[in-house]
Amino acid sequence: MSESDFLGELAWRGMLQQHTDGAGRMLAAGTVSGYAGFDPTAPSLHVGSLVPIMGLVHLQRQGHRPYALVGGGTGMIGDPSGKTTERTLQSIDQVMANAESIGVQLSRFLDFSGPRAAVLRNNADWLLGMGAVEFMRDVGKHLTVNYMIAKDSVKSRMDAGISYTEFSYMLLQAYDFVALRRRDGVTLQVGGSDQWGNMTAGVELIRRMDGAEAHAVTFPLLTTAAGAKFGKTEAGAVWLDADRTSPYQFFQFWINTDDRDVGRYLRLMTLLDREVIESLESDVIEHPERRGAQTALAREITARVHGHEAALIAGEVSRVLFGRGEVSGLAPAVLAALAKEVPGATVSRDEQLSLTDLFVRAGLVKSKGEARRVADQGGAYVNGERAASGLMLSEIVPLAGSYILLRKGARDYAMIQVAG
RNA sequence: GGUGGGGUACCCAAGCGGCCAACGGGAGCAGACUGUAAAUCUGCCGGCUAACGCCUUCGAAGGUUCGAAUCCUUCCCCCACCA
Repeated sequence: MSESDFLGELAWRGMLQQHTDGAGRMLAAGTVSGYAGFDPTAPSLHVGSLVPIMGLVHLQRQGHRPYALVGGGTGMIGDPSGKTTERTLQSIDQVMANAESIGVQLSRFLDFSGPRAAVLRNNADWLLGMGAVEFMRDVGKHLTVNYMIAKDSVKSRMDAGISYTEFSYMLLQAYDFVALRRRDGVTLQVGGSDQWGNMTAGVELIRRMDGAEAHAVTFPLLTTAAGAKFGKTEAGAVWLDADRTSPYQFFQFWINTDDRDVGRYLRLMTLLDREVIESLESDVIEHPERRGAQTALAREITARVHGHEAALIAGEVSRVLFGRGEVSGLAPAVLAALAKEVPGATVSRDEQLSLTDLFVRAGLVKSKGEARRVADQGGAYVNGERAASGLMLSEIVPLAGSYILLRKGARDYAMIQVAG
């Protein structure tokens, strides 16, 4: 058998873009240590990093040892790949802080126990201490400028200009591979297909410096059927950090996946079995209105990123906000999560407030006139029940003792918290 | 600097002494339909009021008039053409 289980798994998931010759042979021959690198350009990873993360997860599940490399050193330089202009340098403190928190995030995906325990590395450990002369003699001597300018990441910048700093980035990343092989025996690098040039430079450098064999495997870059950039919403990037993108918003991002994309995302970003995914895919075709595949996708990924408890709550909040959920009897934890997602206001129990006042207080409408209009048109809801404009605060029974969920129209919510 | 045209509600755009809170379109909101899609249909769309009605608004400030977005004066700002 020449095809390894790892590559086979990637292949049916549509996760295999290209790989160096012999990668399959090496993977089939025994336990391999492989790594993926992550840029500390922000204090959190976003959903765009999920594919390489899942690449490492599959690697570990198929009997190999995953290394997650945070680019604390390379982050000081900036990867020119896919960039049309020179990047601004980040401060050392910032890069280090980012590397730290990204490392924490990565550690949630991989198993750090057992014989093939995952390992976290930071290339600042070997790059920051390296001298310029040492670098040029030991590393730079092995690759020609001709080789480097032939790479797409450099070539595409030849017109607009590229600084020597970013030009050298490839060498640093290539050297990472060398360093990881020397200290940890890592012989495989995985990453997005935009990294192919840098990765093969590493393979080449290992061959020249150490005369050893190493391989590279790339994943396809994510696209959306609608042509939008993956991982972006009107609110900006979708982060893995709960403080930047709440579990509910994260859940919603996946729920809103286009029918045309959902099957691919299930393959790329969940560990669901092939049969399960295929049945979800046929469900999308036969019963698109059920949104079963989207729900499964959202549950799986949210649970993996934020934990099962948070995923359940996010699912509940989503169900309530989009009209299919019974409001009475919601758990306080769900109500609290809900309150964080919608605008709100606090009122005192004994205030003489009508429904129109509450809608104005909550910011759902601009004036009492508008509130009245909405209510008269049947668009005002209190705790899930259609309500008239004359309804008084004292007549409303708060949920869990203190929450009043207001809704205007189909999906505009606000939460009133009753104090006193 | 000269001449001509114009500034109307979120945007476009009618109105040119009372019937104007101001035609129409777009956007927005609500209802129906629907898959947390798209389209379609209906209603609403300055503020306060349960309502009669009251208040604020048509570049700004004054004025004429019983009454002004509409007429007059001054000012501010845009656009076009000519210097």
